[in-house]
Amino acid sequence: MAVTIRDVAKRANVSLGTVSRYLNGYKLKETNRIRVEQAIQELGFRENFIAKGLKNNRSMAIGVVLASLTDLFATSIVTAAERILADENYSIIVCDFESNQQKLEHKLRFLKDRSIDGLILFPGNCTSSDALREYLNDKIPVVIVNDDMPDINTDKVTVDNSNASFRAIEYLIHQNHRDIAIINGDQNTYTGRERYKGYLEALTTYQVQPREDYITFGHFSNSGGYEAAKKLLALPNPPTAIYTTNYYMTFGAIIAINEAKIRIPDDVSFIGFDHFDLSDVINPPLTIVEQPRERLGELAARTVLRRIKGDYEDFPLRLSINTKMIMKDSVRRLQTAKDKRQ
Amino acid sequence: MAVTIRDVAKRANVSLGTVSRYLNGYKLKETNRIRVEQAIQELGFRENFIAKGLKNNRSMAIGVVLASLTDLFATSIVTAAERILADENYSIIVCDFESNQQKLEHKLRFLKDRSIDGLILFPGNCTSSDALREYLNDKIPVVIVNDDMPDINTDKVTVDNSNASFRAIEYLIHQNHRDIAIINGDQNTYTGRERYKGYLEALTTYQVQPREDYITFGHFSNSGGYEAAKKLLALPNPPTAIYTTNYYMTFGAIIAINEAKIRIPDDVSFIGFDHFDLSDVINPPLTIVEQPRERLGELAARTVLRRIKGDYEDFPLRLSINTKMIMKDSVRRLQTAKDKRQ
DNA sequence: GAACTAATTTGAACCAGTTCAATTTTATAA
DNA sequence: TTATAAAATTGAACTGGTTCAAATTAGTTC
Repeated sequence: MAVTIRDVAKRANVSLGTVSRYLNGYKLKETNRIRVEQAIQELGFRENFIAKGLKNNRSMAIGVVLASLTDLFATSIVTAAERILADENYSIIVCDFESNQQKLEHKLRFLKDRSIDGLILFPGNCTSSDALREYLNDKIPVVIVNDDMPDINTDKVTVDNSNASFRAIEYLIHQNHRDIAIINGDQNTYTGRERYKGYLEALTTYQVQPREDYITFGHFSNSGGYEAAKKLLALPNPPTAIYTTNYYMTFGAIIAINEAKIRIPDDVSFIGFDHFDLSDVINPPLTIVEQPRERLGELAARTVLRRIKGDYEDFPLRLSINTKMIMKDSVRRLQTAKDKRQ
Repeated sequence: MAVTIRDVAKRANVSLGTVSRYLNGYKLKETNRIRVEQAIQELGFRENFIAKGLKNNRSMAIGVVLASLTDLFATSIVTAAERILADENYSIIVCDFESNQQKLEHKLRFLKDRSIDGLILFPGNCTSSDALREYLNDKIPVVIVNDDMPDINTDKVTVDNSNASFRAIEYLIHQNHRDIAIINGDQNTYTGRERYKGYLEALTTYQVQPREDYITFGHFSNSGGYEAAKKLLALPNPPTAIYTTNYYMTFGAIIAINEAKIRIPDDVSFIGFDHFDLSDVINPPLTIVEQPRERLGELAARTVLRRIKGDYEDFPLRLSINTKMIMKDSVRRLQTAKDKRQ
């Protein structure tokens, strides 16, 4: 059996209470401190998180629940969150619910049974959950990432999805584009709806009539973007600009555009979503909406940690971090009649 | 405080030992069974995994350690593994070590302190680890995925990396290609080396002289593939076929090829690696080497579970699952002089 | 219904920590 | 040196399960 705090106490000739106090950062008499440290060293003592958790009713684990472990956006947020959490000695227990409401419930209960101290949730296309309400009842901190869940009253961190679209489209309009197509993702997700909303708002604001054939929908996936782009490019009056609303769709669309031998930005201007390595490396580098994934992950982690510590100031937090437009070379400024006259 | 088995025992008018036996699947007298079940129901009892773990010295958690949470290959394996593990009531604690040896050691200790019952490790470019040896000493099951780690004697599951390359190149040769380029990944990874090895072996077997300018190296990333492909296409004598050794590289290369307005398979034949949605959707659908990611994940999970249960038959397992070539339309059969004569 | 066996049940002790009232030690003042 | 206050230490009791020797109950046979 492993070395316990009792063994350390015996070796150091102090009581187990003293060792416990040492481990929890209380001050000991100098001589005792040294003896305890030495005993720990000599015996190779490591504290047992499970025993600790039993009495403290804490597991030092945070649940992370996401629709898919293969979603780059979510996993890069989780990566950032994990850095912060591990620093504070919290582990993350990850569950994938495969975009399935029932599985979500199951996983939430699964994690609750494991006494997780907090939860970071990416609900994706799930908008409600009974199990989640149990968390709130039991005062287990929950942070929801990039989603709304209107009837769940807890901390939420997102990006300014609709505003991001608005600014992207506004920018295209300022470059004199009017035939602006959007490749939308799933409208049963919060981000899908918001990004679409911003598009419509921008058009309305600048009195551009939305055209149905320029508004496409698909999965938030490579193939979703590819198919949508193909459809747009095949239109009798193809758009002068295409805006994609997700990373995967962006690259699906780029492939379709390249295949069609259509040049960016000469034949079509393009604004993509999310900043990953390929965005810069392809030719021309894409103008994109960059999501602050790292900050989002950090914020989510810091928020759960604060709640765990009992700091409920500013609860419920509703923070939307600004995206940033990165201007590269995929948008062409169109000439207007007026431009030409000059 | 939560409901404990003592509360259940009191309510059901049996001893706590009886409740415990019920929970662990032992047979009770019918009347007692019913009363216990009723009490559990009425009180809403849920067992406490932490308390359970303390006595059993088990955490019901499996550690998953990978270089990056944003690597699609690893995360899709983890997804499959999680399905199996969660079914058996095991949770997975995920740690990302950012391809950093020191962090790897740290994370392995971090997980060990949390008494994980088993470990699934994707070592990536790390070839050795002291902390890992501690696992073996302490008889904590470790399964290594898609890597070698020659001095770590434990279960290993991989795909037939070198053979996969061999067959891909062999196929190209049978289609009369001789100018076959390879886009290699990091040679400090096992997969990187093996896939390169298979390429060389195939050329040697068929007495094709390897050409240095057709052998490129890069990161296992979109940009790695993109840059390498650009270089290849810019050669004075570009290859007639390109073989990429990883999913990200495949799509980086495809983008470069499309940008260069080079047609697949007319101008260049192409074999990619790994089967994801885009492989089929682009035009033409790519001939690729498909890795059995799902089976790999399941096998890894099943193997840890077996070891945890004490089944050490066939230890250490060294299993290499076969990849499969999926023939689509990205490879053209070249005409030989002989073909033409006929 | 006594004697015996088999099947169940009981509950104290245990897992490795934390906690806190009681005790001991140390420091300070008179 | 002693009295007193402050600081540090002690260890039994506790967390919520499991385990197993001992006790009880049920079932069988004569």
